[in-house]
Amino acid sequence: MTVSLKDVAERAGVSIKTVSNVVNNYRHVTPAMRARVQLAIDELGYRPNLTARHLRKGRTGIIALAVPELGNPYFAELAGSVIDVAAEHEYTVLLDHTGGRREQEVLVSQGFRARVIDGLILSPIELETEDLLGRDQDAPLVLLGEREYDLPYDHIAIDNVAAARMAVRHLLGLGRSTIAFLGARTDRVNEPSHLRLRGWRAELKAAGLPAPDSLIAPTGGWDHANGADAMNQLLDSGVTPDAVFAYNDLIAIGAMRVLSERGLRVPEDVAVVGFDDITEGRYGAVTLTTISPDKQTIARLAVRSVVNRLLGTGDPVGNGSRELRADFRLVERESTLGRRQDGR
Amino acid sequence: MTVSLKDVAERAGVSIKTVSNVVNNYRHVTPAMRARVQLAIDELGYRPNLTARHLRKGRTGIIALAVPELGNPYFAELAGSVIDVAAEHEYTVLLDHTGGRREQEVLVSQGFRARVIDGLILSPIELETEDLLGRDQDAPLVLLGEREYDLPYDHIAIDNVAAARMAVRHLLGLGRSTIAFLGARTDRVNEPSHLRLRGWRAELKAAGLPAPDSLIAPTGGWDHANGADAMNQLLDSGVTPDAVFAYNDLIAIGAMRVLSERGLRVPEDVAVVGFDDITEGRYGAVTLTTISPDKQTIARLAVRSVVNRLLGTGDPVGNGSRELRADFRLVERESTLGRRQDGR
DNA sequence: CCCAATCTGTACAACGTTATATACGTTGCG
DNA sequence: CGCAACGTATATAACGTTGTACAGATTGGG
Repeated sequence: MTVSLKDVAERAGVSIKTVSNVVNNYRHVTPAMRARVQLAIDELGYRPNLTARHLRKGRTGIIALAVPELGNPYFAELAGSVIDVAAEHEYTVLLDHTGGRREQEVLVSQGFRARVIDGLILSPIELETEDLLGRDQDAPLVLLGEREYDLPYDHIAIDNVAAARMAVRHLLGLGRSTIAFLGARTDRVNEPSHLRLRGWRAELKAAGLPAPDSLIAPTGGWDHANGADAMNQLLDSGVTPDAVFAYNDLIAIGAMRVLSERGLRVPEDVAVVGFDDITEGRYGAVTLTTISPDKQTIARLAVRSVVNRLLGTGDPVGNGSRELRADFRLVERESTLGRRQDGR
Repeated sequence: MTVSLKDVAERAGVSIKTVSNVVNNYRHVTPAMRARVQLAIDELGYRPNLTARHLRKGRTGIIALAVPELGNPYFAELAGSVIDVAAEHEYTVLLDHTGGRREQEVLVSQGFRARVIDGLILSPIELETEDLLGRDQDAPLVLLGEREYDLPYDHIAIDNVAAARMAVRHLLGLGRSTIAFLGARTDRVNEPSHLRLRGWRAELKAAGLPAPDSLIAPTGGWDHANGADAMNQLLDSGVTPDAVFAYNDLIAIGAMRVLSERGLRVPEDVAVVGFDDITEGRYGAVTLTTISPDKQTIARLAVRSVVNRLLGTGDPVGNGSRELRADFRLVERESTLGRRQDGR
């Protein structure tokens, strides 16, 4: 059924290696020979067996991308970009999701979920430094996202503190002074590196405003429902902020829904800023002001980092870690500016 | 660096095959021998080379899932389910997206984008029957979604006509009579099998109502922006429906945004029904009534179909195609019922 | 106590590919 | 013209694993 180099070689009356040379565009093949072999290849419909090739070459041409949750459009959109960029480098992407659970993240980092990969791009949530210390995989690893590790792996992210500060500054500039933070993590013992929260604190402090814990609403997760819950809890606690900065867009949108249900207008009563710039935020009844990370660049840097380490190029240090920064910008929409009068 | 069966065998002082037997839980191995080999395995940290195993066994343990666009939450959520179900069967999922472009879909179906796979689950948009006739791949293929093909491949979908009829019936039951359809395809020469449009026509006819083309708004794609464009065009053409049935939720949400911009209230002036039941629809200012396909079942049926064909079981016919149906239901929310008074 | 049946472990070949070493022409140059 | 240098194709050996065939050890039944 499946046709191999051997079959093509027999048909063309040449050796196996010659066919291999033609397939791989090896330099020293006469045009006549190339044509003859190519004919046999076409006639038989030969297609190389990548498994065998990869066994021989020691590479599979597959890199894995592990994100917390595909249901979050930010990660789905990012995954799409990674797939496209990887394709440019002739790599295929194997996509996995961890649910943001530490156990799954460890399994993925150790290569247990997908063991046929050349490299790995991981966006961790709960993973700890110690989980990676014992990593014995030779496949290069690149880390994505907000968490900080002191480890010899490349890390790609935007400047989360600066981005958060920009978001809060925007709200301050609109005259808001009671700015809540939605989406702190509470399920961890040791305070995680929570850069966006840090940025919120720093900017409030710089403005001479208090940043009391009563303005911080923790969430158990990072989707609409968590944002709605957090908003309800905050309002139920008696606090009525005049602005909300959310950990991500889903939380922000969930919060906006609750605000609407409870008769509060956005942005007149409460202005809202999110984080991620997912498409969804551009089409609500009130479009969402948000921090827009450059996903294209993140995807590009991540894939390049893995590919370069695989090729052994572009990395003079050889083993050191690098902090690679992608750009971001603040996209101002109706949830802080209000709807324009022309309605369009 | 990487440790193979040979290394373990040398360390344990046994043959390679014996180590292989231990790794594979072969029956006839004495406990003593098993322990001895296992010790060597643990000491060296041996992990099987899956590439070699797959070459030998002729399978890779990877199935591909190709969807039009990961940015569409419906496909992202579906992909998440497929990954989980595949993991239960010890398969890993390689995710690809086609952009809904015929060319890409053909490449994927021929296995050119990812050539290391045992099977393929494809959700086509533009793919034609003839594109699959010449398929010479031995990897089993399963088709997902609305399109209909007369080909020896399993096809998994909900009953799109019945679902569309249920959606339209719901609107009729609310007293609406001018029901537009948003999201017809226009970019194809021969009228595609457009089951949801067919259901819309059928239900209107059954109610004795006209279904003029003026109520059908074509779109170039299937996301928010296309929905917004279509809604604008429809309204600009002078038609003001009292209800809209959209091809999917993204189109519906894009349309709702435009309705709001143009001062039309949902559902008082225009009721809206979508299709897919993506999470986004549950958290807008007006939550979206929609057809909810059973994604879990779709994922389960798709993976099972591929796996069964790979195992050569559960398929008495051997080569025949089957139509596998998943359930759906209508989820009634504010875009048709209005917001409840209590606000929660 | 012997022979057959079973259990346990091994040697070897194969999966399809590419790398290495080599053979055989052909050319170029002094 | 002779020899080096090069261009072209081939044979052989791997990559790491599992299946097949078999040899030696152990067991059981008569």
